[in-house]
Amino acid sequence: MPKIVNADDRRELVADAVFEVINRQGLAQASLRNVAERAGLALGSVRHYFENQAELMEFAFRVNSERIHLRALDRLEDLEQSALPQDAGALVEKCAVVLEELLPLDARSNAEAVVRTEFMLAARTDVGLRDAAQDDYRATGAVVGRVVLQLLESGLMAGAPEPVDVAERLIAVLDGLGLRMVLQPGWAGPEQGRATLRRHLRALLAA
Amino acid sequence: MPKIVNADDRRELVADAVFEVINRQGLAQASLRNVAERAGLALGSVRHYFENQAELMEFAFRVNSERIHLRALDRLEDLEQSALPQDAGALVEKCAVVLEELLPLDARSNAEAVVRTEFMLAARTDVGLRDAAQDDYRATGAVVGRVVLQLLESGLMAGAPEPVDVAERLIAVLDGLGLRMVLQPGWAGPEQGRATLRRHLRALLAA
DNA sequence: CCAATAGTGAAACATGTGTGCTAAAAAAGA
DNA sequence: TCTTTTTTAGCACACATGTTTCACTATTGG
Repeated sequence: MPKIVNADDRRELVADAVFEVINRQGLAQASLRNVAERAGLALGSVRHYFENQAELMEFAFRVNSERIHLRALDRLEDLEQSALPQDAGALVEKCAVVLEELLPLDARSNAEAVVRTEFMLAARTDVGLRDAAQDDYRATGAVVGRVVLQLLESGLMAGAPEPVDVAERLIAVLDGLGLRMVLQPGWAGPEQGRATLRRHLRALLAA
Repeated sequence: MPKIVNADDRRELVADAVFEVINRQGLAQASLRNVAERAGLALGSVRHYFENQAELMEFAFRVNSERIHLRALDRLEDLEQSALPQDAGALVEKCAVVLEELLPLDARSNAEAVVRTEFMLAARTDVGLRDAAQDDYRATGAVVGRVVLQLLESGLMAGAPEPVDVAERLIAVLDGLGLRMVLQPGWAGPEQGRATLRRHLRALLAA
């Protein structure tokens, strides 16, 4: 038997090269040759692990989505395990910690957000990416939905707002905040993102 | 003297072709050849009006941004001219009418939003588009800022929130809502967008 | 040691791209 | 009609891309 290289590890390594290229030069420059060069592999090697460019792109898309949402889900379980705080401020903080995982607050999550945005937009016209985009949407919807559920169960929310409406607005804030932090990192920094998220959560409770 | 063709009109015609290509196939497919074909012109003709592909792209970007913001500014002046309503509901409605111009609510504005998003994302790595993106950001910031000013002047806002913070959240909601309506038109329809925008405005006044 | 085979590397092909250059066409003045 | 100048059209070159194909390497089980 020949050299044994864990194929899955190798595929993730190539995916990481895809992420780097996208972050530096954009998705349009994520050609097989550019990716191979950044990964330190030959073009033939990359093609050994991925039949198509399309297969590589969908794989990279899904890996990126999973990394983001798995982190958020980890935090979410912490939130759901612990007792719901009776204090509004503490509740905001606990929810913010979960939702912060969906914002580009450091270099790593910023890179992930860039990749996610590029793929999402590409999926609009690329049928090969459509399913992956759909799954990504569902994943963030699930995270936000469960956070909203916690907010409602806490009994700290004034009035009786429709859960769907609350989630809708919260998703919009997260998406818009993330987009702006990606496109205008100088104008919308991490502190600003954290603060705006918390302000919105606080407003949700007060309303 | 030869055939007189209004050069500016011609350039806008080509820009319109750029928009159509981007909407159907994405910015990556907006090559000079594809654009020329959709415009019903020869490659040489397009190149006669634009030195570079870069020049064409920046021009199209700026035309698109202007169309969006000019409409919003029109509505904004209506708002600023008229007397401020003393009723919260009426104020929300008046502001919503302005901000709606920044959302993809019909086919035309949807196309514009798609083009805007593609260019904004491309500007992240394309230095030739950076200035145009900067100008676009400033323009929407100005519109939103002036709406927030109206909200504050009305005296209907509870508490004394920082104008910048209010604007920040409002921009985030608009960006996020617009992005989602572009990427998932089936899930986030026009009615939903309108409703969510109004809900957010109402929450701003109540807070 | 050896042979089977996953992994690597390189060359070639067809296609699409931006751009430079050149020539035809067309229209408005003389 | 002729001339001038814009506008259009087309060719050609260099380059980048995805994909195919084939040979080569190196490792590991026997």
